[in-house]
Amino acid sequence: MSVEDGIDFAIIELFFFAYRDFTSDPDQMLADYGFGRAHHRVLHFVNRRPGLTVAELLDVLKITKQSLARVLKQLIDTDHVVQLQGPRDRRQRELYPTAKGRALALALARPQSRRIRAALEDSGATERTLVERFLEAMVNPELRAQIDVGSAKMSGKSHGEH
Amino acid sequence: MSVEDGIDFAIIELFFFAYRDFTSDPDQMLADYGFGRAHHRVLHFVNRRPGLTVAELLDVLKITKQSLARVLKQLIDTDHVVQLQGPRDRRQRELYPTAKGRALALALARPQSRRIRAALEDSGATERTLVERFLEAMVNPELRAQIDVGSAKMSGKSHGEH
DNA sequence: GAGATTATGTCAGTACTATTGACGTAATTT
DNA sequence: AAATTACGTCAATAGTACTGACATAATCTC
Repeated sequence: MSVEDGIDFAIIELFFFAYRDFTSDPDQMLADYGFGRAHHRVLHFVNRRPGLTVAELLDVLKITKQSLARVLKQLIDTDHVVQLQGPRDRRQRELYPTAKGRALALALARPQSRRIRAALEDSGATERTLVERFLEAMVNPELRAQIDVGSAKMSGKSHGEH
Repeated sequence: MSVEDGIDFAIIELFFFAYRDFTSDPDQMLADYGFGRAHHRVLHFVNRRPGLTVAELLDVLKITKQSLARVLKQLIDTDHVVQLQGPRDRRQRELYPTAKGRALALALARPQSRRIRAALEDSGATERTLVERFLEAMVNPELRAQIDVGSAKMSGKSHGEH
């Protein structure tokens, strides 16, 4: 059962290898832009949830605002992300990807998506759902609400260029 | 199908959340020792493959020897790992966990294993195998040989105290 | 309206993990 | 004897993260 001392070393190790390789393709591409994995994460979530505020982004990423600052500033300076004053609350900054930002987010996601497709290649919808359910169950329960499982909720925002 | 632009954003995002939370429990415990995630990885593989050489460890972790040096030195200084001169080739250093090292490796793996068990709780052997196969398929093909899938191969080495 | 709170930004210092490049030593191979 | 290998170490740098402190503008509360 690949278990010693009652510990599931097999999946623990597989998870490490799988995640490392999963992030390796975008990591290499990011180097060309002078970006790192942190930029990828920010860009990913801004692209996925256009119009989210800085506070919301911090809550999703679970990092401090000081950590976000550098990365977000670089993404703004390089015209990948724009900030708009919040319509309801003018203290807030809503974050949107630019066309350039969306293109990069897509380019970074492409090899990851390809890898997933290859890993599921002989699998049907059942297997796919099972993997999704497993991954979701690995997330801390109190955070599962943050996850978009189905098609992305575009939050009814404009989604256009800014 | 939770796919936009042909990109599997759902699993990409789930994988990020899942891995982050998966590593969070040992990360917290490691802080008590003044250790980081790098120490966990080294200790894990030394524990899993007792007697592996420094070069083999570098090859598994895919880091440079300079990166390994600090971490390994600390694990040796704190009596979690010992080095033995290679029996065949005296230039080599075989790495073994001490009892203390094995205890820590086990303690760090416990919450991770618990999380996996919980995630698979209503699943049978089929689902487990499927998740294992998915994770393995996510790993770069040329590296799959390094992975111990079944019960750990203890490499025929003593496995005792050193 | 005054004061408290909130959202965001920024400065300073520190820690951890990783890198490249260079050099040294002992052991093995050719 | 010379080249190569396994390992260790020194130095400099980068990327991501942290805590703590302070500033500003906007909103909320009394």
